[in-house]
Amino acid sequence: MLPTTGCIYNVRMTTSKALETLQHVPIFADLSATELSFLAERAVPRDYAPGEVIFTEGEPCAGLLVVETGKVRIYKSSPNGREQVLSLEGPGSSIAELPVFDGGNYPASTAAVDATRLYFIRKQDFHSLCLVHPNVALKVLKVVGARLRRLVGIIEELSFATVRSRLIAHLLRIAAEGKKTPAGIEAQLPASNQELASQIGTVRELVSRNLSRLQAEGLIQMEGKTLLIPSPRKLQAELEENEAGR
Amino acid sequence: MLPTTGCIYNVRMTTSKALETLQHVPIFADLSATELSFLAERAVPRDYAPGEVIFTEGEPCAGLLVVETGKVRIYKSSPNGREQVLSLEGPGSSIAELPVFDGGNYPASTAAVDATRLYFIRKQDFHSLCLVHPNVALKVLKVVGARLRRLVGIIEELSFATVRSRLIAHLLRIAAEGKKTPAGIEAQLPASNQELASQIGTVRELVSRNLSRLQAEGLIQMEGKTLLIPSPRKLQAELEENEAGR
DNA sequence: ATCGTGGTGTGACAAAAGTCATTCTGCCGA
DNA sequence: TCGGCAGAATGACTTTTGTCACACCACGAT
Repeated sequence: MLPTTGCIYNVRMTTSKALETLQHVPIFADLSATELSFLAERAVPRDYAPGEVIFTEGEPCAGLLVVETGKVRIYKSSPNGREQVLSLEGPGSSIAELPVFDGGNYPASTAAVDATRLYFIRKQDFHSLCLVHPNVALKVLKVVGARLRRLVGIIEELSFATVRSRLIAHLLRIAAEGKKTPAGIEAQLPASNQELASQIGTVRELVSRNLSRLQAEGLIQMEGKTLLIPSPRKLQAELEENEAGR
Repeated sequence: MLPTTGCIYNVRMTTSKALETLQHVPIFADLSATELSFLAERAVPRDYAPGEVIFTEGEPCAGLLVVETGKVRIYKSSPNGREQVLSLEGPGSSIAELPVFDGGNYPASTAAVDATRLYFIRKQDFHSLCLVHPNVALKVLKVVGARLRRLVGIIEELSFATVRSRLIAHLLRIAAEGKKTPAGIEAQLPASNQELASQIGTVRELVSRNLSRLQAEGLIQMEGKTLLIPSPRKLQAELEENEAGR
């Protein structure tokens, strides 16, 4: 049985950590300390194991989620078992602002990639916050805007670019977050080719083949899941060669 | 030379028509008459010929657009000349709310389909409106939400469905706006197969072939640009058969 | 050491998408 | 009525994508 004092202590801890996290969420950027604590007190932490599904496309939406630690992927899945990742969200990201606002169901599913801790904020708490603090709505609009741009980007790639191009483009995006070494840019690939495939909207085998080919062409090097791009410029050039083209 | 009185008369006419149009725009739904006239007085009408480009992807965004008459298409185009339509907007739709808000450039291009009249509202006028009237931001959020859902839908189709499925799905969507006749549902196809192709993200030829095939299978009938679907249920069934599948 | 398991690499194939060239058709203007 | 022309249809072909089957690790548990 839990000692009462311990329990209270836990709640306080949770709240202060929540505060810490919420502070760094873009949509809460310019809330006062008081307002933040209002939220933090109401934020319910939830933990997920790697791979665990957080919510599924089509479910009604109960509230806003904020990532504290870990990483989640938002994706669509086809009846045939294929998946298309729409976005990956790390610590400090808010999720599902949209259905919270328009009242509709989740347009896609979300699952934890790593072990993940989220905060859950009930729809109504968030709503009341927005009414008092109209700036929040504006921030949400910015975040949603960025999301919309990303989606348009995905559509563009899917409808104009080959798997090869999409893969290259994706590697370059990954590389943008890697670190420079004398030998080139070094970055980490996703845990499996399957995952990489669903991020660019294709199947495992094509990723495998195309990676081999890029390696054979000397455009990339791989050691396990570590990617080395000796010359990002060459890779980039490879992209423009096909002029995103189909 | 224009007589002064005529000029004033014109301005008044424009304003009152603008008022009429703005009233029916979702994001302005619950503005007071005063607020609407504030906007209407500042709304600049602009006319476009069929096919004329209204703005191009990547341009900085100057303001919000509202469709009064006609129809516009929002689309991405590839260097190879292919196009992917993201959405079609008719009278009463607002366009480019997003870049107005997040300050970024237009994520896609827009062109008039028919002869079109738009109202242009300067960014700053719209901004000041939003500050006074926070509800507008919430409405915008809903509109943007719907848009985001549509984009997710496009991504889903592009990455999971064949051209045939996409075409069928699109025909059914068109049919939803057609009218019932004893012989089935009757609706109007876009002006050219090329256009239809870019709406579902493929090329002219595939549209042509697939339409022929659907006709041969007795699932649709065509007379010029008029589409007749004898049994929407059969067509729908055809869709589910492949389970949106690849 | 051996087995199982999950992810990988690959060859052989099948299906779908896209390209090219050519022909057909309906329609407008001379 | 005759060209001429744009869009549409169509056959032949290529490329890309996806599927299936199977062999091959690497690694942890037994």
